[in-house]
Amino acid sequence: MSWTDERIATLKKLWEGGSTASQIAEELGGVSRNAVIGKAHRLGLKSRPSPVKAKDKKKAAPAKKKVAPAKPAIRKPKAIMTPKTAANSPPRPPSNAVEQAARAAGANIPSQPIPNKSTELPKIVSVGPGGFLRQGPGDQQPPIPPAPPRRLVPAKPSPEIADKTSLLDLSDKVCRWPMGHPGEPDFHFCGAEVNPGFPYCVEHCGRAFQAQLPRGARRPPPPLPFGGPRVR
DNA sequence: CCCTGATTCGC
DNA sequence: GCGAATCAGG
Repeated sequence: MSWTDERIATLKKLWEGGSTASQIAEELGGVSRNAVIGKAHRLGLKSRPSPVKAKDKKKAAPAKKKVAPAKPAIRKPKAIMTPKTAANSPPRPPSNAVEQAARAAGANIPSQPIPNKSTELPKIVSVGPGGFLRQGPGDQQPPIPPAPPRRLVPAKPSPEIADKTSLLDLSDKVCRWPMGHPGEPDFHFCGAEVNPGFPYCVEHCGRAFQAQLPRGARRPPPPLPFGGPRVR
């Protein structure tokens, strides 16, 4: 995966928007958290509230010692998404989903309140739909946010799953073959009538259960479930 | 343990 | 330039 202008732009936006490197990596896809951080630093944008950075009293002599890794060959593939894990743990729990959405919409929300000498200025109480900022009842005077250009495109909860088979629609009678990528708005299941005795319909049974052919007589492997590796 | 970002350094 | 390995704090 290479760093196209688009991906770099996304990286910048999310990084400056306060998303964590992990979230950015997940959003971009095909890159690791380390890759995101490395790229961010190379781009010059760095320094965000870091756990390991808050040591600054006078001096710090971080004697870095690095020995050549004798065996750089071992690279852990890192866990891949299975239907089960995907279904049970959505990529991004909605702990601060609203704020996330607001950031995605281009709202400028400082990660930390800007220190103010005298009394507090408008306190942001919450983030409304579209990314506008709600304020307290007493201090909604200055129209702080100058209405940033926004487009709520990726609004995750989409009305996409209208007549699609969702996780909750699964039963012993419908095909459980996953369609699309877990976690994405249009992710659903095949839903066709199952091949009796199997969890999939006839067509997907043909994909799931391949007869073992003699060596040399094998056909190229069929597309994987989930539409194959994620490409963005 | 998990998470985070920072840094190093082989490729 | 890239990113895995590693470090180090929360």
